[in-house]
Amino acid sequence: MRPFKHPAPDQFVLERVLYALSDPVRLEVVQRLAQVAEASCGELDGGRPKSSMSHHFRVLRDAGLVCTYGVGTSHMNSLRREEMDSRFPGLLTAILGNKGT
Amino acid sequence: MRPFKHPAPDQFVLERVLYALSDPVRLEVVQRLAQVAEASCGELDGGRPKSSMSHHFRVLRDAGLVCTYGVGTSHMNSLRREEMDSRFPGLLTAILGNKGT
DNA sequence: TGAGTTGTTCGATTTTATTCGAACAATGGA
DNA sequence: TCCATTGTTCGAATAAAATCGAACAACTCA
Repeated sequence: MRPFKHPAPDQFVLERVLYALSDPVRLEVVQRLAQVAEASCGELDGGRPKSSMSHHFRVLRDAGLVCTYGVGTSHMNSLRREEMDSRFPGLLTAILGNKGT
Repeated sequence: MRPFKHPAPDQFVLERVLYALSDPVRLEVVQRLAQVAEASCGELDGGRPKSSMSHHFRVLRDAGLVCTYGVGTSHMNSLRREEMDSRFPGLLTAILGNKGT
């Protein structure tokens, strides 16, 4: 399985990150990933079509918010919190409404 | 001059705020307003058509980011920083502290 | 190898946003 | 009052995103 392309932190673009998180579906995915550390695509679709979710995951990946890697037949996703924090300190914390870093 | 409608902080919607700031033009306006306290629309257009800017100001207003009031023939805009901070603590600070590279 | 699972990619449709000229409204000054 | 200034609103064209079915690809397991 060919790995997905993930941008490096210095390639993160603020506008792109904000745009990715401005969609309710994607924001929900990120909020859930902030709690579970990692989850498959299937666990994160809200009963939505797989093709739609695949699109949303790609937007999140391209923005640098999410890391996706294949595990067996499924794809696991995790929040790139440290990298996002290093590039945009405090941003994810503010958006996720968390108290810790 | 009829005043514009400005949402109360408890009506701010995170997705809407993020969306408003995901546009380069609007983000630039907010970044400049963070430095000058207030400015007219004309001072903030980058030579762009007034009708386009009027649209962007409306998006920023509706999201709760900006307050607009008439002064003479011009409209003054200011960042609603305290109110945004009260609703989404740390968000504006995080966004304004990172201009992107 | 063949079937079942998971998710991607493609393609088309629908929806939503951006852009900007032109007309309009409000204001202040001569 | 007339005129210049400032910005809004309208309307249409353009551009960009979201949606989702269908076909495809990668993997596991029997």
